[in-house]
Amino acid sequence: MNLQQVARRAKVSTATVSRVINNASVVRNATRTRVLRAIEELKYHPNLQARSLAGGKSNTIGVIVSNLENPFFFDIYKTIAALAHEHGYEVLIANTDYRPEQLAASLRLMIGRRVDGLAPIVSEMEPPLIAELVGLRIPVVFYDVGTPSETISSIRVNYAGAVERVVEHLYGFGHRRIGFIGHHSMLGPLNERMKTVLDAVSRRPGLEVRTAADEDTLEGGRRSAHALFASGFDLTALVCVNDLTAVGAMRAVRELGRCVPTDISVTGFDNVKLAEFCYPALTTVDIPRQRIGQIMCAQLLSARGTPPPPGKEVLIEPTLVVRASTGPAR
Amino acid sequence: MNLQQVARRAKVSTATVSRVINNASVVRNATRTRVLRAIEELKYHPNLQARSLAGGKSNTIGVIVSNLENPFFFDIYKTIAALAHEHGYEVLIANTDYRPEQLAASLRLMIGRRVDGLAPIVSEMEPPLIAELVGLRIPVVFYDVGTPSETISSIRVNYAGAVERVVEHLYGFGHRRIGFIGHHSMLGPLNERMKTVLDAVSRRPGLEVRTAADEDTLEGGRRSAHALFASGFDLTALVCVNDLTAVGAMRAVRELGRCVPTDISVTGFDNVKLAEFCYPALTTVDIPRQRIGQIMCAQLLSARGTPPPPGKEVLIEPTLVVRASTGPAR
DNA sequence: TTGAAAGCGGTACCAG
DNA sequence: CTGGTACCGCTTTCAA
Repeated sequence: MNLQQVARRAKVSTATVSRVINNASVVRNATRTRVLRAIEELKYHPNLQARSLAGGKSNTIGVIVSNLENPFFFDIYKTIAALAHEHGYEVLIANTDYRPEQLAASLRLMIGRRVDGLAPIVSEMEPPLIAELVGLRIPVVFYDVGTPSETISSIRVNYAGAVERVVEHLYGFGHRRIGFIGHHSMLGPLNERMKTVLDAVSRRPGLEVRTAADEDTLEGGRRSAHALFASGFDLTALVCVNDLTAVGAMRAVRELGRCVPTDISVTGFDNVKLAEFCYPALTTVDIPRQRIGQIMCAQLLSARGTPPPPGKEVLIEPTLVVRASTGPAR
Repeated sequence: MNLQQVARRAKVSTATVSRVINNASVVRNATRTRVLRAIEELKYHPNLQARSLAGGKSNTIGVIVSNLENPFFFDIYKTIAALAHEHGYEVLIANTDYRPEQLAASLRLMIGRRVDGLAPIVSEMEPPLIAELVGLRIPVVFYDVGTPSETISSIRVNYAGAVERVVEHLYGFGHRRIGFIGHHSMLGPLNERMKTVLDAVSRRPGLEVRTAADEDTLEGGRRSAHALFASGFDLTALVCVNDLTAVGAMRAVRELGRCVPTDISVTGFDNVKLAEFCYPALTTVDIPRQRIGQIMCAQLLSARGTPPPPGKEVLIEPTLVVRASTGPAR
């Protein structure tokens, strides 16, 4: 089923069929009807690959995330997808599972598919890959890395500030021994986020911290918490890298017959919907995912004809949300 | 950056570059090296659209789900994606949000992209659309609809049996007034799943049921539960269409100052990971999502060269998993 | 082992 | 308004 066959059946040229499909220029009504009928009868579906090859535009943007299963990433993706559709774009989504090779592969795939814009929202973005993307001629918006240029934008979240507030909150409650739960991609010794925690801790007298890391899943949070408890460190609070791991950690606390927050306080990060629905509801840090998605789209989607806006850097300031999972140290 | 430019730089023909890239046929080593260097220097990325246009194969399969945010769908997708990658396929994922128009659009998109196989895992699949897909020349595997043929497969889950077991479990605990929480796509008066519940209920003397439906989200489950309670129906158990809505319903119960399971028993469906991590842990029905994904892949991915297997129908038998969210009626 | 050239299925410009 | 046709970038015979 291709243009040719439709053209033959409707007794017109392929050019005319193309015009009807894209309702570009004017086609006599009778002709249009004939063509439409032919399309219908042949169950013709335009080959989009051929179309974007010929047209030089794919009308597609690419989104790459570390873990689509984590609502944090999913919510951003969802916002982007909705906005993109409104603007007539399709979106290709890829998942890296925090694996650098997988990220490289996804990047290659997206570039190969000639996406018109790219949003790699991953924590495993390394310098060489960033450099690669800078050379591209398409708009790219990074998350927490990269420096803005003509085609490059960057969204940065003030994690340090947020961690500071979380630690302050706990410190104020009298907690002095805190466990930090991360996930595997943070294992690098110089990890940015891990450092912010250590910094916040070192600034407060008498505060001790111990860390653990596992998968970015409910199960990962649970295992990390168990590891921390098993280490013999008598912690009174658990700071988790995100809400998913925090919910996992809370289960571990229950399994040990302890109680949140009377025995152990637990905090999350992101403020995903689940943070309100778990029990007890989670004290966490809100990161405005919808706004992040919107900003990304604004940088990626050039409203038909308009040249894309120049790259810029946007700073996001997260806010602490106090719920029921934190309280005074025992 | 295209084959031409690489060819020129390496002083060979485009045919040779193509050979190197796909390492098809034999290329002299010196030539190969020159080509590879040119590719490197030019940062050349093959245009995949052109490739599949020329090759007549996209090496891509399409997966369409109703709600990717629901781990039930996500887990199936994840399994399919992993298996597909192992076989050298890419997977395109689309989300319909239970909207028939969106399903139609996604289907068009996938067909337009010339996927080599298609798995529409959606509850809003309507007869006309099914008929459309049957005409396609590619393998399609349906979920809970469709009749097998040469290219069509169908996976069916014995919901009726599962619901029967859930109701029996509750009935045995002495529950006589049950609330059923569905989601919007079940609003059709003749809805299949809704009927299975009503059937199971009608078969037991003295058993009453009241239903409510909202979004397929945590929030939707919560709202449904509140609606049920507000109706004045003095229920002692809530049967939810899936785990996500069940967790939402449990929050509603808490908000009313009632307790699960002492005041109200709650059941879910699917047995997603969250069902073990919520509190109290959810009594639910396990649907083997991984197995479903595997079967789908087996029908969709023809191992290089091998013709795809003929379509068939597979029946899945879910099992009841009893946890802490159900107990004797008060 | 390599090159030339004919498609693959569209789009878009130029004539008519 | 409509048709003819030159690409878009790659794969794949067919010859050399």
